Amino acid sequence: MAVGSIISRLFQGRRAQPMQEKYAPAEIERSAQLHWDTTGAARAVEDAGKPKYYCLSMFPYPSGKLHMGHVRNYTIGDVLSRFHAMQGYNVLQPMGWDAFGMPAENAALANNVPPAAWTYSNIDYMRAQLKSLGFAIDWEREFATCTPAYYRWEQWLFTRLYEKGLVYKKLGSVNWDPVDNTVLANEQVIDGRGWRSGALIEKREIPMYYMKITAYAEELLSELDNLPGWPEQVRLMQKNWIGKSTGVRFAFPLADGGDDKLWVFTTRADTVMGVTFVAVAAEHPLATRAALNNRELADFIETCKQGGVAEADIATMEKKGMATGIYVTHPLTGEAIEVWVGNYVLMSYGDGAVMGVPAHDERDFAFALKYRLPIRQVIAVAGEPAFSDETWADWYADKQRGRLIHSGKYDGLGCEAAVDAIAADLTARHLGEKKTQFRLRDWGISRQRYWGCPIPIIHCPTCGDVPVPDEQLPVVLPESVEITGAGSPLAKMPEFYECQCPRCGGDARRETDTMDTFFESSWYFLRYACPDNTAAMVDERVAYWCSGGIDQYIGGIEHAILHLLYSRFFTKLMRDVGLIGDLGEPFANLLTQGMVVAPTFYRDLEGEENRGKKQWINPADVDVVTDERGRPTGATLKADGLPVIIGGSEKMSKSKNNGVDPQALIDRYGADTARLFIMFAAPPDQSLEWSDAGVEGAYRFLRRLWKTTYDHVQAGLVATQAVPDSLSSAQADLRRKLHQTIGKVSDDYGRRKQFNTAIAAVMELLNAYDKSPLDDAAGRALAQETLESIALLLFPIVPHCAQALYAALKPGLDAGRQPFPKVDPAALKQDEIELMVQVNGKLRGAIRVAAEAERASIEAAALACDGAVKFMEGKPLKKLVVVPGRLVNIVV
RNA sequence: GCCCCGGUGGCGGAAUCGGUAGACGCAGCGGAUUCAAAAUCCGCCGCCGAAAGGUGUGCCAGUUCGAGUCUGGCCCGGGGCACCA
Repeated sequence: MAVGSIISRLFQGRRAQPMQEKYAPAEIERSAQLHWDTTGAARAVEDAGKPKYYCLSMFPYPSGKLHMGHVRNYTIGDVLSRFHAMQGYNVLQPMGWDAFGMPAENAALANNVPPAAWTYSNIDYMRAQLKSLGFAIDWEREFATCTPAYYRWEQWLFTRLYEKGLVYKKLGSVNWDPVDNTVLANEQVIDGRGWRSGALIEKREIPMYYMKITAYAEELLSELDNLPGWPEQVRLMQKNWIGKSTGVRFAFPLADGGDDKLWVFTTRADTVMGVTFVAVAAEHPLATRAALNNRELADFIETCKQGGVAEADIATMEKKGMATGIYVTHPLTGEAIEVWVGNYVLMSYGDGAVMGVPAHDERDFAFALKYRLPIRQVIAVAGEPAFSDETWADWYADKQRGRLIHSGKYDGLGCEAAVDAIAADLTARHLGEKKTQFRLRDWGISRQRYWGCPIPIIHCPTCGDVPVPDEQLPVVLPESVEITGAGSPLAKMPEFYECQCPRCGGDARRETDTMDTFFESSWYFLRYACPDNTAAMVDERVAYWCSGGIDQYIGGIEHAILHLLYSRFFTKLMRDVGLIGDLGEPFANLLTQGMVVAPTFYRDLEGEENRGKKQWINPADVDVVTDERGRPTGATLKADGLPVIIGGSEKMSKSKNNGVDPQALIDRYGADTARLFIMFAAPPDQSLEWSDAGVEGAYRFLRRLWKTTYDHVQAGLVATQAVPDSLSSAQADLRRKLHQTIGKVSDDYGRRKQFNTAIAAVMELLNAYDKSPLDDAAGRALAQETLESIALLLFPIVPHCAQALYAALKPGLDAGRQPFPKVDPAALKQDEIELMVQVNGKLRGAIRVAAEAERASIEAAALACDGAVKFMEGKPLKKLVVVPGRLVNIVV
């Protein structure tokens, strides 16, 4: 006898007890989870005989405990996994830990716990929480990215890419805290100051390793068109991020002779004749050269380095500049053009220099007004008011209607023709050419932090940078370490960095920077296919689970650009290194879930030193006061009964003290209620408003469903199928509703991935069931059919409860192993349908007609109905619109 | 600042292809049951109006027989901006 069969008999024996009258979630959930564990229900085994369904949720950072966003994310994944398993797919739903990252170092600073110990204990706690939610996860594939068994393979890949030139070293800007002598993350820079020291932050250039993602820019862009399963908005965001633009890269020769040239890129070469200045970044070689004997300019360049490196800060700061005294020659007119240093020009974009055309670029216009630089109009649009060099008008940048003026031989040309003509002339003078440029920059992966994957490079005074040879991998991160918040801990550990050069054997120094933690999350989804392989990064099982892409990926919208782009990049890199075949895109279907938000409450703190500061109060400690219609009129603190201020809904966070701990919810109501409410409260891609009252409603529904099923079971199970012909008209209505609901729920789970409407449909069905006469034999059979179907329809969302309900209705059977209910087309037949009647687009009545009624008879019935007669007021008929199955619109 | 998304009753939301706006749930109100309460069950529930009816999907225009849905402009809220993950 097969093991599965023995277990199922044991299960049957254990389940033979009578159904409990009351819904008891704790007991039901314990028993169902034990059953799934012992039967290996969630184990995923490669099986060429079944279509595979790889359902992946973004793995969590082990921050301590689960938050509502996790519950939401993993419930969506579990619903899709369980639904597809019932549809006959071979499902893989894995889970792991994105375990490297800054919070572990912050915790070490705050609580004096080593990052490794903190991380592993968080993982243990969160794993237990995930298990208590009953997710059908194959736990045998679990891994944490902070273990050498995982990160050794990214070190290995790094050395391969280094040898291929896909990893290289160059200078990059970081936030430097001059007091703590350390590099800060963007989030650690608050209003231009270090979060701990309060020191003014400055930009500093340090050597870093870069991944050549720009070499894949074209492919990453064009492949977006092959992702019909992605939300349009995410594809658009990625497209804009990659930012392909065609333009002209050209040079201004330096006026003081020599062969030196200043290169710029522009998408508006039609305006080159309007250039009145050129601006370079503070780090540009020309700026450095000019500052050598210009004290004032040197000081200005220093001030440009104040503040952080985040693009949002740079884009919103005041635009400032200073002349360098250096002149370049206009490549077409020969005119002398002054070079300025601008704090808004970034060295990391293109050539670190931009041409200034104040008449036709809004930013240049403001800059020229501020520094009284010449403004030369070279584009005019017929019909627009005269050009003014006092105030900006959007038509100055109009590409479609503009014609060139004051541009010599180019006068009269449109934008496109002018770009072509000017590019051709620049090319003829060997001073430029048409070029495609990307906004996307190479990915800097060096981090001056401890809790990350060590970069496997050895710096040798004679051999230079040498990748760590395979036999010396992994470079293990020491787990016993002191975190001080000042400087990189690894750089203070000679036992880590002192080493021998693998090439010459001489004394050398190991790289002490670690990798960006996006590195781990860029390939973890491939490793789930073969987590036990100790001899290779990936193996042939990737081809089984990942061919055609991962079938469903689910995660927060906040990852729409970086994580998803890096993962797409890695899949192509690993293909080109020969590790995997051509999988195409890694994620065939993407669902981006919205955030979980909750109301906020606060009191203003008293005292001069606390001016403007707020004391945030947890929603659990507040009573909301409402008027007789339920409108909130105020709120009071439970502890003292005095008022607090209502602050509106915001993303659950520690800083606003508005987090709701899912554990309290699970402890009180059970996992199924938590899952049901979180899926019912909002569509998955929209933000979700937390509400305790709504949870109560979800719990009430499960209790009611339980009681309804219990009553039916008490009255005796029915083995026979409902016979359509023997049903009364009211019973036929219920059966139609049942099969409409089956169709609706299947479509919601499968195509629409919208679960709130699926739950609402089942609630409607249960309401209809309660109102239907089901006491005769035909009704009893229909009741059995309906309740069995409801248990299976809800199984993906509330699997513990549905498992128990189904077992009570079909003793010995396992809900999760049943096929998903199918629509019986015979049940959907309807003889008569209702059509709405409008007069001039306004609803005025309704008519009932035969389902197959001819247009002529529908028209006659509509014109004859009371509402139509009344509102037509005898006016002549102008037009008659009949929308089949919907409505009739009478236009008079 | 730039890119993307959203805005519908007291609240969360539904309306899937331009065709009955407010399904389903929460809150509220009225009733039944109960010694009482909890739980449960029944009914009402956008706004104005006695009713007839009018009006209503952030605001202003437009397209259409018909607009929550499409177009243009604006206001407000949220996500991302390359070292939070």
